[in-house]
Amino acid sequence: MAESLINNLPGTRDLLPEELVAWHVVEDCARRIFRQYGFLEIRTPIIEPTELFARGIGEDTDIVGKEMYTFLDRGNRSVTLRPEATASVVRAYIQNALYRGSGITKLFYFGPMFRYEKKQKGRWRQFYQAGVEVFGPDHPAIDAEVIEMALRFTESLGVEASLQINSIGCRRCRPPYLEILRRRLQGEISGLCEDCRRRAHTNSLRVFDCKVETCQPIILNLPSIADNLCSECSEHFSRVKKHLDDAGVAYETVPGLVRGLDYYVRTAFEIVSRELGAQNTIIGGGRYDGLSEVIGGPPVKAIGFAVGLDRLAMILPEEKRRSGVWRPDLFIAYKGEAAFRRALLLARDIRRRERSCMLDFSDASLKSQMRLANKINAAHVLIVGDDELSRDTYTLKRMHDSRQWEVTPPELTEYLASCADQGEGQPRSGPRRIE
RNA sequence: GUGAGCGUAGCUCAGCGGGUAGAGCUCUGGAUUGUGGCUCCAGCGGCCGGGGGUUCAAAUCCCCUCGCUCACCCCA
Repeated sequence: MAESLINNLPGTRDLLPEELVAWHVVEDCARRIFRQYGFLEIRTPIIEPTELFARGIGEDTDIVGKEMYTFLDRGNRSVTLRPEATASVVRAYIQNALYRGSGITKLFYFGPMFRYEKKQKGRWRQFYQAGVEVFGPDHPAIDAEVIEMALRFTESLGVEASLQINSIGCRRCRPPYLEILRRRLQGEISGLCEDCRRRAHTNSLRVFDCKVETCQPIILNLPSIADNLCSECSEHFSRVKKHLDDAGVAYETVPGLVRGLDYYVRTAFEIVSRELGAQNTIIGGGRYDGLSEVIGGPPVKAIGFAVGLDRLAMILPEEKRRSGVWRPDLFIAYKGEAAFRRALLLARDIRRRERSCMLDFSDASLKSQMRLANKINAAHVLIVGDDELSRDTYTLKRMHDSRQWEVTPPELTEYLASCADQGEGQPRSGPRRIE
């Protein structure tokens, strides 16, 4: 079906109503928890000058080197679809002088990001992230708070995930460490696999990620960055861990955890799931104290993380997903022209009373209207026909137990008011899996 | 960018030692003149991804192409 205009671009996709149920559960949960910690929403453009990302994320990163959607606009400016949001949020923070005021600014965002990569499980060219950024403090406790919040988020979604943390030092202590590491790898080069030999030069820290058996003994003996931090970074890292311990947060210290963006310093962390494929990172984040200055702003301490919404929606447990399924309170089935007109008036009235209702417009038989009501999982069906019209009543049927009875208009109003919030999270009475 | 696998009905797939397409689900209607889910019956629905070649004959064999998927790299 490689035809014409009826095809989306590779790596993009339509999110259909059924799939979006899981997304809404995830998004609602994120907003709820972010607010508990005092985060406020910010929305920035999804398109920015290329230079913002190139400088902010780092010219040598994969993202900037080969994954950006970059093009010239009609004004001959080089612009880029954002590959991530942190650089934009920092830009907005500086541009709008949000640093004036209290010493701490907490922001969160939601939105699409774009990276020109080959599609894979859990990876798209247009994908969605939520994220948070804290500007101001660099106290270890705020690092721990942010990490703890991320974990609480995945936990309350019922998603199984584990936390990995590391400190990758600062501009002062990282370069000397990398030098030491490179030299050691050079000495062991003959024992390394082909990939690792390449990594030894290009991205030494990645050697830690190698899964090749023969590399393991060498990797285990490599100096870790955590043991080569400057005293300030070392102190910071151990205090972050102490705060995590105090909070009862379980974590694994992973020496090879480095993150792919240049701006990270000190605390780096990831939350990973076993339920995904090769792309198993659900949340990634860390501290980025120098980013503001890199893009021309004042010195700003900052830490944050990004959540992969696509991946979370993908592994959301079924019971959580089910809790977000919507159903109309009422379906109005009618027979005859007079009843149809009555149904329209009634629908208007019901909606004004904050109840949801639907009806059929195809002049279908009562039977097929009932089928439709069942298919859309309506909680009740209201039947309006000649009998009812002549008596000025309706027949109200409760779908889950098939009980039905006659009601007067005021009784209907009262009944609907009494079953408040029945619209969501109720067990389905309709077509169910039978197991 | 590299490698592997796969493209047949709206969906999931069978058919692939050539002989002018099949199942399940979905959908529509009926069995039940005004009543859903279950069951039964019937029906709708396919240039078998596209192009070329071999052959009397190709969904089936060969070549090219496009698309999808997974993996490497890297990341959410």
